[in-house]
Amino acid sequence: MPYSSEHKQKTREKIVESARILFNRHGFQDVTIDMVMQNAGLTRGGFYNHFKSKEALYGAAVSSFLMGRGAQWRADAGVDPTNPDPDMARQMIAGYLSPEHLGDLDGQCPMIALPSDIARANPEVQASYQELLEAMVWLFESGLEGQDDKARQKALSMAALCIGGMILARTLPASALVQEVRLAALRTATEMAAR
Amino acid sequence: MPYSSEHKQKTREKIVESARILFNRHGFQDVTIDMVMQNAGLTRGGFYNHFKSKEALYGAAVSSFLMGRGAQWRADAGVDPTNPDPDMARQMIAGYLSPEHLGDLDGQCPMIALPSDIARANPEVQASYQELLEAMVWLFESGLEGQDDKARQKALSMAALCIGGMILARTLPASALVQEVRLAALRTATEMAAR
DNA sequence: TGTACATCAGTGAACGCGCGTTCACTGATGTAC
DNA sequence: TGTACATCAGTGAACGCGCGTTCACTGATGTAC
Repeated sequence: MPYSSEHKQKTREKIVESARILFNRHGFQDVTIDMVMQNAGLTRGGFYNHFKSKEALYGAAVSSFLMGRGAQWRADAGVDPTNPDPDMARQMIAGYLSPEHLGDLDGQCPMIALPSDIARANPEVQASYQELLEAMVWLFESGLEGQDDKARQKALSMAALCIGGMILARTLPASALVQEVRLAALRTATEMAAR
Repeated sequence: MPYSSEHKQKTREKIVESARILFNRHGFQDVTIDMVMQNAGLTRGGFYNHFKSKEALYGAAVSSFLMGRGAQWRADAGVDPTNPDPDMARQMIAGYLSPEHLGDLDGQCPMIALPSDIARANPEVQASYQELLEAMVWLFESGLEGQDDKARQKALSMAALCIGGMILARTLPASALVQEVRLAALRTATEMAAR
């Protein structure tokens, strides 16, 4: 068989990476197959050697974030389950709600960039989204000691606060309110991680 | 001039109402002019007697929610500014994070239904979004007594928590986690309103 | 009051562009001998 | 080792559908006389 066995795999990864960035910036629908392939240094027709349809790309793109930063979250959460480390959660919050993350249209978390796109996508895409959320919640929960029910409620609320705050900041028109929302969420979430 | 002067206005409102519901359910892009007009009991061609383009509908649809429930929030927030009423905020939170609101695909708040759509829309649409958010924040802030900076941070965080929690619940695939997230946000937000 | 007229909201056929998808072809690369 | 061959990843032109938008027309209704 011509082309080494990993050659196709590599190309596929280039396509997914290209798609992830473009989707983050423009949403699923405004990105054309042509844009994805061109951005990956390929041409339109080859796309269907790798994917059955455009929709099949959505899940792959969300998963690709999951394999990167999402995997890191899970790793951090599992560091030492018997010894909760609130600092881990605090660092993660600081990064997630940082001005850098807010400005990083290409690399941002898809839960911020694509909420309604994913809500309307097929269940496989939503399953990737759920895994990503769970990774975040695990990290938060692992940083909180004790009384299970309360800790779980708190961890889920912290996730909603971080993601919600960033979505608001991203959606508002440019004005002082953008940073005000981001900062309020950052402070409140940090307080919740400490207590 | 034929047709009473309010006749056109009424028709326009029918179109906007039809659009608001369809947008909430399907997002901006998946809704066609034909769907909007048919749902309003009209035919395709007439649309351009009322709007310059499809995009011009987006802002009108978001504003129409603002005129309804958003106006109610603002009215509630202004009831008696010298006498903060945490109960008002608590009721609003209970309604916003209720299972009914979560299931109300047609009537739900556009901040939940359309976050990424609005983030990619033109600044007028985003301005309507900002007004809506401010109405909610005012209501929360008016229910909290005192120390301005902290109250403001708390009100903004409560809004991020409510909206974020509902977006997560809406985006997750069907599973127990949906209600778990909603309930966690509901409890935490209620606690924040009380203290 | 009744009739002719003017206006313009609403109709529905048609246009044309964009984009997802298909397809016949090319050419790079691994394998057989 | 070198050459012919087979495979299949990648190319780019073409197809066709859907949808935003346009346009010539219709007909309901207010106004003028």
